[in-house]
Amino acid sequence: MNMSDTYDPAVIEPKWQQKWEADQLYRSRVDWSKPKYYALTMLPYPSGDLHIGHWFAMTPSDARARFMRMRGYNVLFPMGFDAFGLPAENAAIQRNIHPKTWTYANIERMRKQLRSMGTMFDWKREAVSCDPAYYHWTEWFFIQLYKHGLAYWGEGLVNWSETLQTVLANEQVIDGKDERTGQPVVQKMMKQWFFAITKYCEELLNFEGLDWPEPIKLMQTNWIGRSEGARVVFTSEHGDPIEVFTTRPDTLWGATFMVLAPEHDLVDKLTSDGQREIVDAYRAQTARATEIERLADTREKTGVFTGGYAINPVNQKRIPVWIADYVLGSYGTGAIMAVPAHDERDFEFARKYNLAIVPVIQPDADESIDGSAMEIAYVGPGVMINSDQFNGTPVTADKGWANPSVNTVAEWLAEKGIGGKSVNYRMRDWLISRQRYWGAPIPAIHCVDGTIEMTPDDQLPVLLPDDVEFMPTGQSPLRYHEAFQHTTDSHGRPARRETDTMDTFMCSSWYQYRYLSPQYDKGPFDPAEAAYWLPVDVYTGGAEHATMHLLYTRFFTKAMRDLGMFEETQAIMHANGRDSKGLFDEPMLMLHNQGQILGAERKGDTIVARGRRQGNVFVADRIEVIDPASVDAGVRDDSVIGELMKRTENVMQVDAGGVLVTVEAAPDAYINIPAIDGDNTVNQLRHHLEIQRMSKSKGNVVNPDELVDEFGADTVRAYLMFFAKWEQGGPWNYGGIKGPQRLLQDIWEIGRADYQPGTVDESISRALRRKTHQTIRKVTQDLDEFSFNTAVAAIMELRNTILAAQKESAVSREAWDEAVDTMLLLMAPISPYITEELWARRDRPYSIHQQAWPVWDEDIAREELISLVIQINGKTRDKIEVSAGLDDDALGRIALESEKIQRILEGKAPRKVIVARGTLVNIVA
RNA sequence: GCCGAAGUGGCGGAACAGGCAGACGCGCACGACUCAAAAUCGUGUUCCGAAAGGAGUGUGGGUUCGAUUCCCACCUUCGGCACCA
Repeated sequence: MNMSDTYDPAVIEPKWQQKWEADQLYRSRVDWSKPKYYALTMLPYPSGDLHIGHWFAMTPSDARARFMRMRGYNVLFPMGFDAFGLPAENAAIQRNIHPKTWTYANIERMRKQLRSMGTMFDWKREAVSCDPAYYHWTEWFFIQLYKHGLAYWGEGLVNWSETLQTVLANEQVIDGKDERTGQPVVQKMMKQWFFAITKYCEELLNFEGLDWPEPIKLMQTNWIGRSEGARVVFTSEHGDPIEVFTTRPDTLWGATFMVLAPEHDLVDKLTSDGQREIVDAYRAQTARATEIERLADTREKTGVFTGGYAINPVNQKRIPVWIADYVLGSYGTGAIMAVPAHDERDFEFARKYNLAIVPVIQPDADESIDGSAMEIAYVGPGVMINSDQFNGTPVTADKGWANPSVNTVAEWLAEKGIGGKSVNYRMRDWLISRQRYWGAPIPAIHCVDGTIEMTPDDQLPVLLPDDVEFMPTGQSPLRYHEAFQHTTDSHGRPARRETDTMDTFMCSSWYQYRYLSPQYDKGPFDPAEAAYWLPVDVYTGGAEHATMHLLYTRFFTKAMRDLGMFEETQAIMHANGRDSKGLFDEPMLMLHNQGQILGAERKGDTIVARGRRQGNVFVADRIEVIDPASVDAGVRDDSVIGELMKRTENVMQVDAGGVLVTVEAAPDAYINIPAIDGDNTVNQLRHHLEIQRMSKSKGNVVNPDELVDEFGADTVRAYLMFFAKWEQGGPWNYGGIKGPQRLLQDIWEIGRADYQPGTVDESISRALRRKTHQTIRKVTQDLDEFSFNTAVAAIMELRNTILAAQKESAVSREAWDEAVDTMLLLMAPISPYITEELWARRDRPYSIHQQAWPVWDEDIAREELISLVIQINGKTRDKIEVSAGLDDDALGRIALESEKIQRILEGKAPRKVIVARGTLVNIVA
């Protein structure tokens, strides 16, 4: 053996990283002679540092991509940055760094960290969404969508801060207040840009051909929220039509009042003079309603009578019209018919305001219900009553038109010309306007006459100006950047450029296409690349993007298809003999979600605080950290003892034996933490951490760089794949890393061992070969289905077998070499550096990552002996080694001959003997 | 409240076309090596029991020769939605 022979990842990892880079080992090039595989993992936001969660998401995805490559696919596995967004702007305001500087510095740092991971990313295909070369096409897409009626300028509700005079993102609003200033936030209507994603509702509900997790499909289905029902046109006393949507047209005869959303257009006209004052007051109050009020659990329904009436078109009854904020202006028509007898919300409202309740469905024909005596609305099945010619029509529990009563009435409404079948969706159009600087500019121009024009293609991209100044108010600097706003329209008239920028979900809706050709300047992507690589074969990422990103990107692809953006791509596919049918309906064919790594639970320090009680707080002038075992927690007159649960500056919550006590450290308090030398401060006291998401503010982020320094990337990768089920994730714990660390250590020793066979025993050689081939089968199947933890476990088993064989020296050289080479090949996707190093040391051809994946031989993998399990009444009583492949009769005979079994049976004849799977006999006694 | 996922040793987790529960690993215990420690190696490790044996996959019931796996009811945790007419 040569050179330094201890396993030193700090030496071999950079060495191979450089060699692979120099050899362009991971360049993916179009090659029509090979099958392609586009593996994609969600791109990160460049927040500054990669945390362990990124590693958990990316390294198993990388292992799977490497595995596919060894199986003969031409694999594309790109990486980039979702680089626009709010944190960059916050950094600008708080630390006076330009968002661009901040973002690119972070990207630079993260690139280095990503490289240390040992991933097969093709860096020539890196895309950064805040590069003008990228957002040029984001803008171009916007114009295309606009031209085809899929983007429009309309009214939308925003979070508006009166104090800051700016719009806030949902995540900046906590409990109805601005997270930074604590000032209240109101809902306000503003002109905004939207994408008409709702035009695709129906198609987005169809998941045919998608290998996606069921829960994700279900979440999207619920999010879209399709409901079948009917439109019905009521008429106001003035003769104005008031259209409503209802899922229960069969309850029309029970509509005893109507409710409009406070912002409904007809409210003014309907309101009588006598009611005007309270209606106006109610509308003003609703407009002021903050998130806090809208989300309060105890919300009781409120509303006021307009003084106006409407006519129910099915029975000409005159019914009062109310307004109430439980009716949403943004869903359906913003107006409902209220059927208190059969709708819980209407029932609650009717009881509160003493409105009539008329039942029109009863559970069965004989059992009548009395409206005035009802205690809850009846929403179950039954038959229609009080409904003229429809009396007796059965009502089932089915939803929508599948319910005969709903279907019959809806069809009748259409015949009568007062309504008809209708479908409504919960999902709204996608609001993409952001009143922010750090985003892709919306390339619209507002003309003096109020019309809107798009920036001509040859003037794209509309560049974000660099010379901007950030006001502490949070208002977008584009709003007061004269040079940016000032432009001319197509008639040469002065015009104003749109200052809103696009939602960053827009950038990530099409990044999978930009990766194909990030430098391409004739379009968003190069059709020659797209024809080969599209669509994405597997997409991996967090399930938290189930309803936003994953719906948006599906919409985007469908819109691109309908706008003809794939036509050239399709032509090239055909020229290369590839059938393009259905390839542009969905962006990603297969989806796999990994779970989240959560912060580990941590005990807080146990402290003794001495001082005195002042009102509700305990003021301490002396705080010491002590051993929890040494004292009893509790509260005394002059001291509080317990675990530190929470701390904000010098105010602490202490769990004093089940009672939470607020302890405030006096300004000059003496702090003593024995574990930390020198003078101590309150800031050094450790508080309790729950198991929860990692975040910088909670102080529970695990930095992978330190782990890599200590163990090497290979071990960290193997551990991340081994430590939890990938789909599930879990609380981070670093103790178990010893297992994979020993595995790599053993692989190192085995890989460079100079094996000398002693007396070769054929059956022992065969046993090793059997294990080798069984492991190939197991690891292949596991990696195929993303079961990384069991794949690593199988390799550990093979390692155990090899170590045992090495000790005995009884296996042939051929069997040894096959086992060792196989182990390295199987391990290569998981730990790429160490396997490459050992492969080279064993004089195998470079590179291990370009070798063919091993194939198992069923004959070699087959067991020669099996352990026959013998049960009596389902209870295992004996196990016997028998040769494999015996028929059921023989197995049954062997089982009955067993001494143990005979003893238990005591000569009694078994009632029945069942042989299962050739490995188990159950005797029914 | 509604929808979804999941409950298995001290811990992470294996095994589900119904067929040996606890693979693999961590930890722990004992032993070897060492002046000692770390590392390493060996043995053991679901619980009760000295053993024979018994109990055991969140709880209670059911189907079955046989249930962690299927069915019913309930409890707990996590995720999503939450006046959607």
